[in-house]
Parts: sequence; C-alpha cells; structure tokens
Amino acid sequence: MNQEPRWLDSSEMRAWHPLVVSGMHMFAALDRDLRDAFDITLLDHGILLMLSDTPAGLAMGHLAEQFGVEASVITYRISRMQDSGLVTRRRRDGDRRHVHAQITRAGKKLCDRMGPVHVESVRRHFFDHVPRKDLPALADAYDRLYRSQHTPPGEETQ
Amino acid sequence: MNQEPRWLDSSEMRAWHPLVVSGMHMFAALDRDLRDAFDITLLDHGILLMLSDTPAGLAMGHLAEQFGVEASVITYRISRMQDSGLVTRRRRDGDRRHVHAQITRAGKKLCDRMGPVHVESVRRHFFDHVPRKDLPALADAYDRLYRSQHTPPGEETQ
DNA sequence: ATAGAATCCTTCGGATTTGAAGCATCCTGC
DNA sequence: GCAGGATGCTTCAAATCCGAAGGATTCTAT
Repeated sequence: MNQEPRWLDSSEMRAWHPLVVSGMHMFAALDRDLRDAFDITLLDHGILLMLSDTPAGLAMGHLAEQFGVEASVITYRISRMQDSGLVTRRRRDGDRRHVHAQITRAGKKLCDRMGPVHVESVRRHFFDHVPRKDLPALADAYDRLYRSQHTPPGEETQ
Repeated sequence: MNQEPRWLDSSEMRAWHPLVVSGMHMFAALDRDLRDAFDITLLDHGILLMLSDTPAGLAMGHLAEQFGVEASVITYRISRMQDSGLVTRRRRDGDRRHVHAQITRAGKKLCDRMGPVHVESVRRHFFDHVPRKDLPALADAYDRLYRSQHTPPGEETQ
C-alpha cells in the first residue's frame, strides 16, 4: 500500500492538460448553445437522444449510469421534462422497482429540431479544429473508454 | 443562409457518441474522487493547478475563459477558496478593474497533497483504458482544440 | 414462509451554476 | 477635459446538482 504514485510521463502529460481543460471548455460551449437555442441542457439533450433510440424506454438508473450523474439528478430531470411533455414515466411488468422513462412524440419532435443546430455546434466546438487523420485514434480510444465505463466488472469479453 | 446542416459522416459519428457520453462520465468520476478525498471540486482543482503555475496570480476573467464558465462562477469559487485560505484576491497596479487570484502557501500545500490521488484517479478513469498508440493523436487533436479555444479570433499564426 | 439485506427510485436540504443587472474603472472621440 | 461606451468584476434570484435519508420492491438464506 501507499506506493509511489504512477505519475504521468511526458507523453501522457502532453495529452492530459489540453484534454481536461478544453474538454471542460467544449462541454460548456455545447451546453450554452443548446440553452440559447432551445432552453435545454446538454444532459437533457443526451437523455432525449438516448431515449429516441430506445422507444421502449430506459430505466432511470440506466440513464444515471450512462452519464455518470446521481440517480436523483435523473429523477429531477425526467420530472422537468415530463412537465414539458417531452417524456413519460412508465412501470413495465416485471421488477416493479424500475421506472422507465419513455420519449413522447413531442420529445422526438424536439430532437429533430435540435439535430441540425446541435451538429453545427459540435462542428464549431470540436470537429472543425480536429484533423481528420486523428479521428480513427479518437474513436478507438473513446470506444474503449466507453466500454470500460459501461461494462460491469468481471464481464469483459474482449 | 439556412443550408442543409453539415451532418456527421460515419467516421465522425463513430468518434462522437462515445466521446460525449464517456467524456461526461469521466469528468463526473474525476469530480467525485476529488470530492470524496478532499471535498473539492474538479473546477476548483483546475483553478488551483493553474494558479500554482502562475505565482503572480491570474485575472478572474482569464480563469473564466480558460474553463468556459461564467465570470460569476469564478467570483463565487474564488470567494469560497478564499474563505478556506487557499487563495487571495489582489489588485495589481495598472488596470484597476482587474482582480487577480493568487494561490497561498496552504493552497500549494493542498495541491501537493491532491497530486498523487488525482493522478491515480486520472489513470483509473482514463489512461488505463486508452492504448498508448492513440496518445499522439489525442495530444495533437486536443492541442489544436485548446489553441482554437484560447486564441483570440484573427490572431491565428501559422 | 419470512426476516434481513440489497436494489431502485424519490425526497429533501445544502452547495453550485447560470444569466441578468449593477457598479467601478478604463478607453474613445470630440 | 468629458460624455458615452466598453470592459472587468460582483451581486442576486432562479435553476440545477449532489449526497444522505427514506420508501417500496425484490432477493437470499434459513
């Protein structure tokens, strides 16, 4: 225990500082653009997008785990979006502890309206500044990161 | 005006979805680890780190721009960290509108204590899951992104 | 069967973030 | 000089997020 920490080497350091700073910057910018145009949060946008891919609905806990926020945040966000008519709550048969959030027709409609604006935002704050040649490595790296986050430990197939 | 939006092609799409979702997830995890261990926010940690590299202090607005948050957030955070004795406010000679935040000895000390814990967190939530071969591309991409964010428009050299 | 633990969601108080409004200081053109 | 605008920071109300506590449902071991 209490070993010498595994400090970053120069190669990692060179990647890390810009990644964390410009990452925070980028997420803030995407959030601001969505707020300005649609009065909606980047988190809400992500939730809606995920729900629009899953018409059967998703459990609250699953959404919380996806984005790494507390369960109470999802409860709150789904309630607000329910007030706006974008999603509904539903208890499916089976485990009655689960509550599934489901997108409504209005929610889908909003998603469609947000698409073009958001994709422009994504370009302006990310892709326009990143050379194409780096994309495969980015996709590879984040794909692995994604799987590591969303794979229950001890279930890595690979 | 009002052209067809520049949708993401398949290569971009494959990079984007994991990037945004696991990015949010990762930042949340880093934040949680720092809160658990030091009762401090990822943003505060970033501010302290940046101030520890600049003993002369930095203007509030400069910090806000770095992380892409509202100026009022910096005012609030610096006030709280001032209450904890981690930073001080100082008006330098010259433009008396500027207020410079400056790290204290206690702030530096906390930075030193956080270092080993945070670097482990960074490894666990990022580098441990990203192959080394992708690092150069990541560094390149985020370096360009960083410069695009922190370069006043019309001042791009090269 | 049933008690106790585990899981899933919600509620609630406190802390943080946002965005608009306000104050002080600096710059510009006259 | 000096009025008007621009810039930098702060203040304030409202929205959001966190984390602990609570309620309901399911699982596990006897």
